[in-house]
Amino acid sequence: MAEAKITSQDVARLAGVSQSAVSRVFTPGASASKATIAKVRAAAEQLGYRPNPLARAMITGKSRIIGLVVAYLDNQFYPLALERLSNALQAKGYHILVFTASNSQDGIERVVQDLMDYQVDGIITASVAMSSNLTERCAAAGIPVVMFNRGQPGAGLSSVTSANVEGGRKVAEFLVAGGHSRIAHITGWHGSSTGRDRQRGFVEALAALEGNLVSIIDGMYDREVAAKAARVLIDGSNRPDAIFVGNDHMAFAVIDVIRERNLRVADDISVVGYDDVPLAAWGAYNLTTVRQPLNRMVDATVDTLLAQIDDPTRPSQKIEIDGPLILRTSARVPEGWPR
Amino acid sequence: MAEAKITSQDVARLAGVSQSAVSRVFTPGASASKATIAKVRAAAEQLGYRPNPLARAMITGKSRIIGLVVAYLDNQFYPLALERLSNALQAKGYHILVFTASNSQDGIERVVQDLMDYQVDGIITASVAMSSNLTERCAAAGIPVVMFNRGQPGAGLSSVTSANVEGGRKVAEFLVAGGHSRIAHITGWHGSSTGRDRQRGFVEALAALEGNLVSIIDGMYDREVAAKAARVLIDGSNRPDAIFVGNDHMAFAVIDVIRERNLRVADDISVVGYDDVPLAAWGAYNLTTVRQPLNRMVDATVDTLLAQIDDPTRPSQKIEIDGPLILRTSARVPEGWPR
DNA sequence: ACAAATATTGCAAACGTATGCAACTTGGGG
DNA sequence: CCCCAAGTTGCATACGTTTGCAATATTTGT
Repeated sequence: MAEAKITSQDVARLAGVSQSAVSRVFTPGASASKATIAKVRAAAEQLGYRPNPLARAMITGKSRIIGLVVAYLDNQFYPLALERLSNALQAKGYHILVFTASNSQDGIERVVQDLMDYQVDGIITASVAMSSNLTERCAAAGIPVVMFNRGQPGAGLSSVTSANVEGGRKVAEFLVAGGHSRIAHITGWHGSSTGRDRQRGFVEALAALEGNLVSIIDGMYDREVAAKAARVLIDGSNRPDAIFVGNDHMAFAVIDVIRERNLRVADDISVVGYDDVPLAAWGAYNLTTVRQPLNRMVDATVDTLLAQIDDPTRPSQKIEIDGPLILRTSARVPEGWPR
Repeated sequence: MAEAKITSQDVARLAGVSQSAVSRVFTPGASASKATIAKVRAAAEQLGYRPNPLARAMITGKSRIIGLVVAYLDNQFYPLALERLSNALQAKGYHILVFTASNSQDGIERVVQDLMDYQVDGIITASVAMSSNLTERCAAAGIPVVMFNRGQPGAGLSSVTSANVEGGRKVAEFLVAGGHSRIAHITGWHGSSTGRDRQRGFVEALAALEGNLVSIIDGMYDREVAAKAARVLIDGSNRPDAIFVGNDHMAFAVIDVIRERNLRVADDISVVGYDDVPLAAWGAYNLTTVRQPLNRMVDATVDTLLAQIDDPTRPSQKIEIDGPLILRTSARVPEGWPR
């Protein structure tokens, strides 16, 4: 019972109209009379016809495919983003073509080639820094790019992030108000704007409040690296009483290390993360953390991207979405602190 | 500096050959002389030509796109599978088009339509049960399907799972050997073969060993449902001293509940999961669990799918991959148990 | 060295759709 | 009742490839 391919020709024949007429009925912008539309719709229904997106892409140049470039999926934040992005885009008739890329120059290069080959209508990069070289290539090819949860300093790329500087500041204020006197920071990867911004907001606010910053170590967004950093901090001569960790994923490692050293989270060392992934709310960690409003970030990403696809001349924009500090039990909360 | 589209025509012109010659150079099966190949390669290199996959797909019917149908990504197992699958397929020149679908009949229906519209060469379903109706549709359309981490009883679909019956059996033997006398099981979703198989292996082995099975509750692979089930078990009159949980994701919830009730994991209640996601090894849970060998499952999935794409007449196969019980600290380990 | 077998090449026709253009309808205003 | 504008329709072409076929070039065997 192999169902043969149904083409617009077949529908045209059955409906007694030309192939163009069929095409026009299924093309949003085109015009057709009430009568034709009815006939074509009926015939199409009967035959089970659906326009072929690939053929359509060939002629229009629009594939209704969005390329999603992603590096690692072990940080829970990204799978969730992927799921939400896919849902949101699917609702608008787009689909996500996944490209996994290491952060290496070479990997990205190949990926961008593939992206352009598939004539994606737009690109979302998550957790991957695209070199400005490639940036320009995409711009030249007229492919809108929006960076999710990453920014890039000067370039003309759109990006959607949370308010990272502000977030870092909130954590600083919180920790100082909590009376912590030896504060450390295990940062996100220095190669990412997100990590740098959180650090900047944190460090500046700490300085302004005359907090005592004992140490800063790059955690590379990596669990093992963060764990090692935590061990160095804890075993060192000047053990911190609070650690701000660049994201939740690393913060969990830090908490594991604190317990492994038979210290008590919050009582001995306060830990604050960033992201508020679901796991942060689970009993085992109960992590105090800055929430990244995932849904709003996803919505903003989709809106921006589709707007740029719709109107390629539209200037790129950098969107920042503010997120609250979520109080849980991994960090001492100051007396009278608003909940 | 808008780089115009480079077509095979352009390359042909520059190389002084026909357009067909260019095509043949870039088509694996075709024949061309050393000389032409050299000329064409040079010209293509100079112009930066790359064949257009969409145009290619139109004529060959092969899009080199694999549809991945996935429901939820909050269970860490699936994002990792997605990452590995994408990498493996990318290495073979394929890419993953993501379709998110709820388990609802209606959602799947639309998704399958989309899949066929995009002329995907093959389909991988993860954590979604496709009704046999849709199964047939794909088969009729000649699209190979392989179900990842799910089976379907009679249908002619390929599937790759771990040895779930065997895995359930291993857990039963382990718990009985550990001297547990009130054993409960929070199962995976009954609508999934994976969940049913684990349960069957567990229950049968338990019966054979004359273990005391006090309760079975469907956890639906859902964290909240599992937590509620755990509370019922713990607060009930006949509190179990061991719980086998249908997957790690739910097991974490169970552990959280045990601690929330001020009981000790392993000492008061042993917990065993299934999957061995990375989180299971983290300090906060240290979950004893049956490992699903992700890499081997991914490899098998890719191999099976590509083989079927290559030769559509190839019969479907159901592959089961054995995985070991990983001993950690969430369950009492029997004296002299091999490590 | 010559015929036969084999490899290479170009031509042209697909694949399934969108769209400019010209021809044709329709409807309304005078 | 006629004319003109606006709305519909079909024809033909284009998108960038692959591939059957026939023609030509190259190799091989004797």
